Formats: sequence, C-alpha cells, structure tokens
Amino acid sequence: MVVTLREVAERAGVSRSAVSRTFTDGASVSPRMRRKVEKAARELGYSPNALASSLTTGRTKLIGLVSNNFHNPIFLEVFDLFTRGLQDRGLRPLLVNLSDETNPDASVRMLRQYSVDGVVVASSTLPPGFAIAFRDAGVPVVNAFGRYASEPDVHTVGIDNAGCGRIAARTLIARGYRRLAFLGGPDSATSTQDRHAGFAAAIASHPDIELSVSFAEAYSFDAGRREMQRLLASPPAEAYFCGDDVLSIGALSALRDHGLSVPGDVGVLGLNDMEMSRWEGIDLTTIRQPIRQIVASTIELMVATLEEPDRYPEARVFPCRIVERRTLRPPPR
Amino acid sequence: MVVTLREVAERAGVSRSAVSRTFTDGASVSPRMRRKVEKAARELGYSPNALASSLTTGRTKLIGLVSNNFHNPIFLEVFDLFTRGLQDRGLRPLLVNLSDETNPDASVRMLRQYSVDGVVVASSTLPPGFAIAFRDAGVPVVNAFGRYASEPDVHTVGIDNAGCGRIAARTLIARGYRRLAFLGGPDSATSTQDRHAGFAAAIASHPDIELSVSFAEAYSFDAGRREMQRLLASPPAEAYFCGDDVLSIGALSALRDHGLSVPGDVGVLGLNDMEMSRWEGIDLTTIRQPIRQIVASTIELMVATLEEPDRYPEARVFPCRIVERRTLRPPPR
DNA sequence: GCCATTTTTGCAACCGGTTGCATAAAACGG
DNA sequence: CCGTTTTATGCAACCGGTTGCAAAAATGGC
Repeated sequence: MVVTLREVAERAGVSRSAVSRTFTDGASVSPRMRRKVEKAARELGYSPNALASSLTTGRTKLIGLVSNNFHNPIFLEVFDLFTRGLQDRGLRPLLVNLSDETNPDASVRMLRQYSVDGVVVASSTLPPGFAIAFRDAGVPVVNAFGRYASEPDVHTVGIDNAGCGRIAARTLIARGYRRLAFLGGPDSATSTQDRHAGFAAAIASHPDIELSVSFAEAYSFDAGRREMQRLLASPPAEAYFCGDDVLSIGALSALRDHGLSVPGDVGVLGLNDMEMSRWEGIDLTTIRQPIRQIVASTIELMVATLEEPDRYPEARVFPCRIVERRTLRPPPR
Repeated sequence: MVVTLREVAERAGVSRSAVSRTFTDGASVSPRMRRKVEKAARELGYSPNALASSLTTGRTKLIGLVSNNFHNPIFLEVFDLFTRGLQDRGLRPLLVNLSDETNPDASVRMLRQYSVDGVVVASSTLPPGFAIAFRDAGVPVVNAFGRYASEPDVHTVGIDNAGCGRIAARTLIARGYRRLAFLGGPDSATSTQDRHAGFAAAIASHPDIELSVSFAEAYSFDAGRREMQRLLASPPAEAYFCGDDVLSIGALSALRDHGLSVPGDVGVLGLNDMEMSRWEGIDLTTIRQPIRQIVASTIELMVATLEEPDRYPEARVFPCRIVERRTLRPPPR
C-alpha cells in the first residue's frame, strides 16, 4: 500500500542510505544521484515516514498543544494562530484537551508516549503543576497565558495580570466610580488571582473607594451570568471589573435582565478583547490582550527551547491597553 | 534520558519480548512474569513509545483533525467535542489548519508522513477534493458537516442542508414575510449551495413570494456585516435566511447600524444555534444543528472505518429544528 | 599523469518496539 | 511417573528510516 524508502532505492538502483540522504537536507548527495532518486520517488509517490525517522533522529516535530479552555471563544483564535504558526515552522500540533483532567502524570505519560518534542500549555486556568510536570519529565515547555514571575518555573509568555488589574482600577476610579467590584474567573486560576491582586492593590491607596469581590466558576458566559445573578440579590456595585470578556458578557446579560442599564446604572470592564466584544449590541469596553503577539512569541520561544533545552526559564510580558466601547461611562471633564 | 524497553528487560532479567508482551494486551504472559516486568517498569518510570510500536503494528492511533473553520465560534465547541471523544477512545487528534491551503496533495502528503490512522474533515467549506484525496490515498476519512448524498464519495455525517433551507422557507412564509432573501456563506461551500437550493425550491411553489440571493465571502461576522451593508444600498428584504449564525449576527449588526429594527422592520433567521446566539442582546432565532450528535456519530463512524477500511461510504443525517428567539416576528394568528 | 584531498556512496548497525517460530516449562490425563 | 497437550518464554528478523565509517570516485595541484 504505502511505498517505502527501500522500494525507491531498488527502483533507482541505489542504496537505501542514498535515498535517505536525498531527503534529509544538509546531507552529501551528488546532483546526478539526487535526480535519479527524485525521479524514482516521484514515480512511486514516495514520501518519507516522519515517525520512523523520529526513531533515530529523536525528533518527531510533534508539539503537544494542551489546553482546558474550550468554552472561551478567544481560544478559537488562539488555536488558529497556534496551528498556523506551528505548521509554518514544520511542526505539528497534537491537540490535548485537559478539560476534566486533574492528574498531570497521566498527561505527561500520554505526551511522552507520543514523543512530542515540546509542549505548549495554552491556558491560564490549568494548575501550574501541569507545566512543571512536563518540565520535570524533560519535555520543553512554554506556558502561554501563564502567570508572570521574575524567576518562572517554566518559560512563560503572557500579560502582566496584576498590571491589568491596576489599569482597571485606575480607569474605573478616573471615571468617577466609587463602589467597585471585581468579578473574577475561577479563584484557583493564577490569572484571576493576579488580576484581583493588582486591582485590590491599586484601590487600597484610595480610602474612599469600596471594593467587593466574587468569583465565577469558570471563564464562561454561563458562569458570569450566574454569578452576577447571585450578586444582584444585594444592591450592585457602580462598576465591575470582570476577569474576562465572556464572563463580562454573561454578567451584562444578567444586569440587563435585572432591568439595569449599562453604562447608565452600572459600568462593566472586561479583559481580552475577543472578537465578539465588538459585536454590535455588546460593545464591551475591555482591556485588550495582544494574543497575536503572545502566540507568535510562544512559538518562537518554543523553537528556541527545542534547540537549546537547558535554556534558563524566561518570562515574556506583553502590554495591554484599554479599548473604549460602550460599557463604561466617559471620564468626567 | 528516556527509558526504553531494553532497560526494563535487563532490570527484570527477562527478554525484550517478554516486556513487550506485558504491555500489549491479549499476549500470553504468566502472572509471575507480569509482576516482575511491571515492577521493573514502575521503578524505571517506563512507558512504551507509541510511535516506535506503530512501525510494526501499522497503527499510530493518530487521527488528523482537519478544518479551515477557525473563525466560526461553533467550531470551538466542535473541537472540544472531537478532542474529548477521540481521547476517550485512546485516539489522538493531530490538528491541521487548512485555512489558506488550496492543494489537497500537500495535505495528503503531510498527513501520510505522520501515518495518521484516519482523517476527520470537520468543515462544510473545504472543497470536496480534500476528503476524496485522503480516500484515494487509502486513508480512512469521515467528513463531518459535509454534504449529504445518497451515494457519498466518502463517509459523511451532517445535516440535511437542503431540508434546512426548506424549513427556513416554510417558517418565513408562515410568519407572513413575502419578500425573502437568502444570505449565504461562500457560494463555493456545499452547505451554502444546498441551503440555498432547498430554500429556493420551497419558495418556487409560492408564486407570490419574492426571493433575492447573495453570498458573503466567509462564514464570519465581518463577512456577514459587510455583505449586509452592501445590500442595504437598495431597500432590504422583509426577512433574511442567513446561512449561519455568525453571519446572521454580522448582518444584524449592519441592519441595526442602518437604523432598522429587528424583528420590527426586518426578520433574520440563522442556522447552527451556537452558544452566542442565545446571548442577551443577540437572541437570534435560528435552526439548531445538533453538533453533539454529529460529532459523536462521526467518531463512531471513524472507529468503525478503522476496523473495516473497505466499508461502503455512508451518509448520516441528523434532523434540525427551529429555536425560537427574538429575530423573527411571531406567526400571525 | 600521478598523488593528495575532498566528496560521494554503500555497508551495517542502530533507533524502540513487535511477532512468527521453536523450544522450554507447566499442566493434564491416565 | 511418564507421555501428551497447552502455555510461556526467548531468539531473531523485521517495521522504515538514519548515520558513522570506510571504500570508491571525483577533484585539484603540479
């Protein structure tokens, strides 16, 4: 069925090594030999078996792309960017859905069975134990959308979540809001923790500002909506900083159902700037996370790490900025 | 670095075959031997190399998951369902993004290099040539969200697109709309063609109903919005059947920007029922595509085809139904 | 045209497993 | 307890490639 190197060698009347060499670049092959082999290969429709060659070379060009974030629309864009970026470099993403996985060992074992060259952890909600487990297993790892640290355990690319929290606080305060609230994602997610910490810290220096805090169960529309519904049993805050756009949109839905107008009665500020946030009827004011750059940088760091596995873990941070739409009132003049 | 079968064999003091056998089920191993080997394996942290074994067994348990649909949010759910479903059966999805690929041969070659056991084509917009090219290369293929045919070229799982078109036409007519429009996705997509054909056919029997037709460049918000903006240079139709939800939402955005109220001035009917369609502020009336069942059935068919590659190509069709929300006026009583 | 150097080629071993076959060990029957 | 049947194990070849090494061929210098 499938044509192998040996058959090409026979048809071309050369050794198997010669065939192998014409298909590995950098190997020493004369032009005449190359022509002969390529002709035979073309006639037989041969293409080398990447997995077989990985046995000797030790590289599969397979990259585990692991995530647990399959309900946040921003991740569709993330997957798009990752798959294209990896493909462009001849790498192949093996997609791993860890949505209901709690045991890092099982995942490590699985990815090792497939001899992935490296692992990209694309999630801010996966416990850090996963990335560390991959590292400990000797697999190059880059954590995209992970927690910033000056001395990270593994390579990390993302935003300064605490910084975003501070930006959010400053923005809301500048708009004249006084009773603020943080509506985070799952409080186990490092991104939530840091956004909260930054937000709270910036508020702490303003004694006149009130802060209330709550957490949704997930970064999802339903979780945001449910949590806001719960909060609306008591009088709402003046403005909410939500840990994520999709959460914000869920919260907006609950607010409006409750007869509150946005931004008239309540302000909402999101984080991410996913595609839907600019949809008419949503128009969410949000903090933009530069995912294109984050993904590009993650891939670049992955490639560098494949070449130099013992590279010292590095954290790359990208700046975020406010995207003004229609869920916060304008600054008073 | 990585521990191999040979080292386990040495430590357990047995042959390599013995170790191999304890890890392949169905092989003949005595309980005593099994204990010895498992102990050694545990101590060394051994786990078998799936790729190496694929060389002799001929199965990699790798499934190519190919799509070009990374801007339609419904596909995030599709990927979630596929990855989980495949993982549950011990299969691994190799994600392939064919967004800007036009040459099936290149894709076939790539997937053959990785010796995937099968390919799931998850797209209604990928030219049929891709699925056929995989089949011709001897790779089991199932096309999810593909075109229904009584004698399909490859296994196909999806909905009856023409039937959906008819449902749409009947619904709009029953609501008293007279000047109807079809706003499809790319007219090269079979799904668009069939939805259009069904819609047009059902209208043909009503001489009093007008139909106008146009196509967006992609199944995306921007494409839908742009196309509707273009259409609004002339007076709009009374109701639009859009080939997809995300397209509908783009169209809604343009309609509202243009000062038209929905469903007061214009009705809009979508197709898919993606998560955002029920978001407050959108509330799209749409035809629900049962993607959960489609994905489950696709995986089941894939597994069956792996076992019996020469199985006669089969088409599975799932019924769709209207989900009533707020973008069509109610039926007159 | 001859010798030294460089480039090209083939041989054979190897990567990490699996498996058919032959033999050794265990189980069974009487 | 021995002969027969069944089960367990090891040997060696193989899956589809790669690569170090040595021999062969080509190139260059004089």
